[in-house]
Amino acid sequence: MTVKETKKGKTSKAESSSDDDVTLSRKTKKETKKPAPKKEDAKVKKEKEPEEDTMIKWWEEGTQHPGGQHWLTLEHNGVLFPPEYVPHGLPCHYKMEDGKLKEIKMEPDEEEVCTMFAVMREQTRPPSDYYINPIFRKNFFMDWLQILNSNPERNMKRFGSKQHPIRSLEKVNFDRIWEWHLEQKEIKKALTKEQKLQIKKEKDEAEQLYKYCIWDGKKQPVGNFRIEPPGLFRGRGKHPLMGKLKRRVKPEDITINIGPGAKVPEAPAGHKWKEVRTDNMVTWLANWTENVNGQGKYVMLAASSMVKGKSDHKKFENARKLGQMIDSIREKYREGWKSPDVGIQQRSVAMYFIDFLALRCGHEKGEDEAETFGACSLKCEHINLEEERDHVVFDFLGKDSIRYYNKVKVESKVWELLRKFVKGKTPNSDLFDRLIPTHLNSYLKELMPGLSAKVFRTYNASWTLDKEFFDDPVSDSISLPEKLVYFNAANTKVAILCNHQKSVGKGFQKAMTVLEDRLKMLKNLYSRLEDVKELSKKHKNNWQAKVDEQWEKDEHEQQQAWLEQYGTEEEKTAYKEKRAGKKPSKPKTTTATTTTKSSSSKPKEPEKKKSDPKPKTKREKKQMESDSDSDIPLAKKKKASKSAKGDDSGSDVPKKKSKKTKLEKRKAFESSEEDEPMKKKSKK
DNA sequence: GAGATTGACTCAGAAAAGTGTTA
DNA sequence: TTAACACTTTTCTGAGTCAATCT
Repeated sequence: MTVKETKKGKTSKAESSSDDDVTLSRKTKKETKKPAPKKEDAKVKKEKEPEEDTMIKWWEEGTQHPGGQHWLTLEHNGVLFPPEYVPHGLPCHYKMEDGKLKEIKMEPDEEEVCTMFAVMREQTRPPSDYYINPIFRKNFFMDWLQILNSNPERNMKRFGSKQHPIRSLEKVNFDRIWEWHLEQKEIKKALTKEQKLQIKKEKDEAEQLYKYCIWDGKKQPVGNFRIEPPGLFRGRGKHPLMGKLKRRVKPEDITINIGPGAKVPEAPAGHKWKEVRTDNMVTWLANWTENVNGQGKYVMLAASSMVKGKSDHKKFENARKLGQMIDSIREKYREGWKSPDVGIQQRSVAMYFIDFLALRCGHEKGEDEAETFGACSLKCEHINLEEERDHVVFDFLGKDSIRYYNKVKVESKVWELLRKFVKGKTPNSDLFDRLIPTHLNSYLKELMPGLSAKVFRTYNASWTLDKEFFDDPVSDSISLPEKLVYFNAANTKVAILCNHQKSVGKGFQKAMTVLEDRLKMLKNLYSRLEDVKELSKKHKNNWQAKVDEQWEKDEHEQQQAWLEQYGTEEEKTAYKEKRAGKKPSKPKTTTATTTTKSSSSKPKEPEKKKSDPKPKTKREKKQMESDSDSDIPLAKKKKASKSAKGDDSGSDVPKKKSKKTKLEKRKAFESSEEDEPMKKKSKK
């Protein structure tokens, strides 16, 4: 089998993102969109401008520069810096030895870093549960503390001691800053449409200068021309450096790469670039070294640019070439299993994994990186041969600390070799102790020029998608949504092969609860309607009265049960009073919708009497109905945090409220979601 | 029935984390 | 063999959009 033939010629955006099936699906969605509405038109128009410039048929041109040079002329306007920090001037509070809360005013440098952390309070769920993550907290605090103690004289003046009074993160209360953050969000949210448009317009205008460059005389879109703003490093998985301060990048950190004779972009007033160079052997326009991992960051062209298109094109051509040779390559690694050389055996089994399971190559990782693995770096503990013969269970963390768990049937010889490789080794030993990625890639180059481990992934992802389309061709007669379903199904196969996963969103659990509740409620309603049906059959003459009576009885029983378990005294009284003068409600199917909306299968709360203080807004009303730390709207959270202010523990870590709130009642009713680890779901 | 509100969904861009080559 | 460098791959995040629902 070969990589899809249609890939010849213009590489579509979808294809150009390698084995990235996500991009592939996005492309389809775009293509299958209905005739664009007004706003879409504007969007299309907006995008058209650069597209015209990039619609050069570079794949038909032989514009390859000699000696691996990427360009001959290059002009650009440099990079866009994030705005300077604007201090809010709010203090934090610190629980002193005597238990009293001391207000700590901060200098802008201290406040900026403090605020980075303080505003993360709501991010207490996977995958962004940084705020409560001990590693994150420790790293943040170490870096913050360094700033707090960076100026002993300043501290002496302010606190009468060279050392800053803040010594422990657990004793710091960030409530004021958190409230300010919520207010800012509300203010932003409350902006009118016009104001929002104006802000966007101004932003676009400021960016215009940096969006394009002139590459060999052609206008090309630049990708990440914005310099990454300072923040706390959000390492994934168990990254040991998560929470560390990512410093503000200054012009003095940046190297500009520009064509000979081109106008060098001016550094911001009062600053200068680290270096200005002309290097056409690389494609980046600017670079700097990020302080947390010490890695280089590059400003490069956008994915839609000519140079990236060419690169993608080359990649898929490579995969296609592999498709033509795959049989002989597979034969070679199978022969390798029989080699007397353990090194060759290991290499051949690793190749089998890379090909058969689409595993990544797996380079060695440093101590300051999250422990993740790939084919070459697998440890003995990552495979389990205890299962039935020829079956292997893989269980390890791959790129981005995404778990790879797979029980597969492998070829007998592979199973035997694996048993041999693990024999006498500790669980933490390298499975392939005689193999390093460089050697593997060198060998692959011998088999086919341009072949490396990752080409297998591109090839197999393409092949899988191709096979899906080939085995079950899409019918012309099906509708557009059906075509989308068809495509997504094929795409899912690729996602599974490549172990592409996405953590569930914040609202997933809540949405599921709502759906489950709705289902429960509908089932309950259905069963009651069945009863009514029976009743009406039984009492043919006075069925209406009987049905009313039965319905009222059911409603009352359910209401009573709910009040008994969760209701307050006021609610019980209100219900009693209401019932005293109430007529039986009729069984109406619309009741279902109303109850559903309140996202509960439980009986409705007693209706508010006319004299009851009515919530003015929907938000207020909702707040009365439910009050969840995780899903409450911001305004409610603000109130929640205000109430938490009285907590003299000093710590700002969200805690369960002492008073039993409706949320807790509801949580008691539903299953708790906080303690349950968030499951990952397949991307599609 | 109109306007407001809400929440789900989509998408693009940001940025982290890989791979592979070279000195 | 290793580290640096350059580039790709992949996930996360926030803004915008739209439809359902509420007032």
